[in-house]
Amino acid sequence: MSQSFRWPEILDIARREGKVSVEGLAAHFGVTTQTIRRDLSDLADAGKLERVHGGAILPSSVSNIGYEMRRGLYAEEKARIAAACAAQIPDDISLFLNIGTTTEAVAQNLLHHKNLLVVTNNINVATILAANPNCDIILAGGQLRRSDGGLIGKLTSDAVAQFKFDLAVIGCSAIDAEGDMLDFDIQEVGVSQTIISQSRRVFLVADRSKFTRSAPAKIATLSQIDALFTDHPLDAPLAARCRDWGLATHIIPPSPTGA
Amino acid sequence: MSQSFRWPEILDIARREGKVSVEGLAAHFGVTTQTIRRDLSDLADAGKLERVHGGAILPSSVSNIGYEMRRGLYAEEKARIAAACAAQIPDDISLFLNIGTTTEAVAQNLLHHKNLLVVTNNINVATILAANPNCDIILAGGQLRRSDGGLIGKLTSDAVAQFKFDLAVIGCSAIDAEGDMLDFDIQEVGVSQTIISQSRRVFLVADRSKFTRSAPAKIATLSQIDALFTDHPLDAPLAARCRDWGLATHIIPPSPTGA
DNA sequence: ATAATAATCTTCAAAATTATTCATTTTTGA
DNA sequence: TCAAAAATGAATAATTTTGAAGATTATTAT
Repeated sequence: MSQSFRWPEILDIARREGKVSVEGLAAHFGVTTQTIRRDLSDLADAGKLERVHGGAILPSSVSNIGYEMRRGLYAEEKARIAAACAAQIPDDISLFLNIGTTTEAVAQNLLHHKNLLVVTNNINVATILAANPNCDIILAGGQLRRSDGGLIGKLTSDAVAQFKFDLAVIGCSAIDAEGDMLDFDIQEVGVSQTIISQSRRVFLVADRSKFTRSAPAKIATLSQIDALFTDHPLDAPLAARCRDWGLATHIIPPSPTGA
Repeated sequence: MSQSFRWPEILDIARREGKVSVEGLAAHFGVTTQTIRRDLSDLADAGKLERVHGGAILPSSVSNIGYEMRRGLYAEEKARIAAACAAQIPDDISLFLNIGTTTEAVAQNLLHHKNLLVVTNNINVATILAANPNCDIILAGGQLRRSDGGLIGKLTSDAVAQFKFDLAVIGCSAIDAEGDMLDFDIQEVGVSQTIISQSRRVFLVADRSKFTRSAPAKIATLSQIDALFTDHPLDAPLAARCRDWGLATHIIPPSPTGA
């Protein structure tokens, strides 16, 4: 069982980036793709990585498998929604991003924005945006929710209450037919309500699945929101309500050739 | 077994770079590759290194401590200090861990503790301890410092001030001959002082390099600390002061074969 | 669906690294 | 000083790693 020089560094990169590509590693180490492929199969045999076409990813660990799976659901829709939402976010503002896989995708699309003051209660958003040197990042404190890296509770609400945001981008667990935004966790609801009250404008990002689910706790109604970004047209009654409320609804359909 | 004068330097380079090459070491010491190969075989037999084609890397046990941490010097010393410190931390307490690679190593050693309430201003500590299902994690909010994932500023101090800790484990950038703990960032100093004032007991973890460096801002004196964990005996005058202060100093020397 | 493209697997020769052996030099202890 | 022991360097053979070419498989586009 022989190891290679490259193994530790490959694992380093994989843990940092979440994934590695055969081409990228070959360029990085100055060897051919064959050699990298051999390394990756060895590491995969050793259980350190999981092989995929074109590279490798971190093996799915038991602790965060639920979240990673959820992150994969409607991944393409989320990416489109996030890109459209980020395009509406100007430079030079104070911005809040809350918990949710879609808001994380928005953060990913803000890496080239300039002079942002970003406040978040999502530990993943903070680590994603750390790669953007042109923004200040403030993490609202609070109790860590392992399942998704969210920070919740009174400490979080108190921290959020100390700010006033030009814009907040929020997600929610469900939206019902009356146009109420719902969530599972009562503590997260409190934080979301504080966010809305402290923000001059609020964007809601929600993929289509949110409209067919339900959750017990009410955050707010869509009338309190300025713009909605989703991937599927709303039912006629709800769409009418939104028009009455003056809500700007951005429908970003999935890829035209989609199944 | 007789050890060559090259061994310590080879290990030093290995810890700094994460790896050593036969060719590089041969050029560095002005000996043939054969001689270096013999050195590396001996070091591998002693378990200090792991042999690979063309050189050697740190053994996986050390490199597994934490991928980012390995970049720093004295990784092995930090791991030992952290293990000794964690052994003194009981279950069922409220605990603060602040910024620093050594405190991150302590977090790594707390993964099997039970029923802890851990508060931290270190984003890495939070993600490390998220793997321990038997503890609550609270992240103190604040401005994110990209260089090390630390959270600092007024928001952090305010959050810390809302707690009372059974124990705090802290690090610092430097300790001078008078026994003053020093740091580079004035904002971090404010947080550290709040931590000390809110804690019933305080442990300081500091590898030997901290005693030969300096920094501009004073956090506190060692007299305010309950226990010090380090890897090298203190100079006689400082050791005497610590005795007078009743400070418990735990010296954890590196492995016998290393020094 | 099918074709086109990209990635992977297989095999083999070339290159690099290593182990082994032995002669030479250096160190050590009487 | 000498002789024994250890370390080093050099030469060879054995092993491992690497890159390249072609066949195979997976992915993407039409």
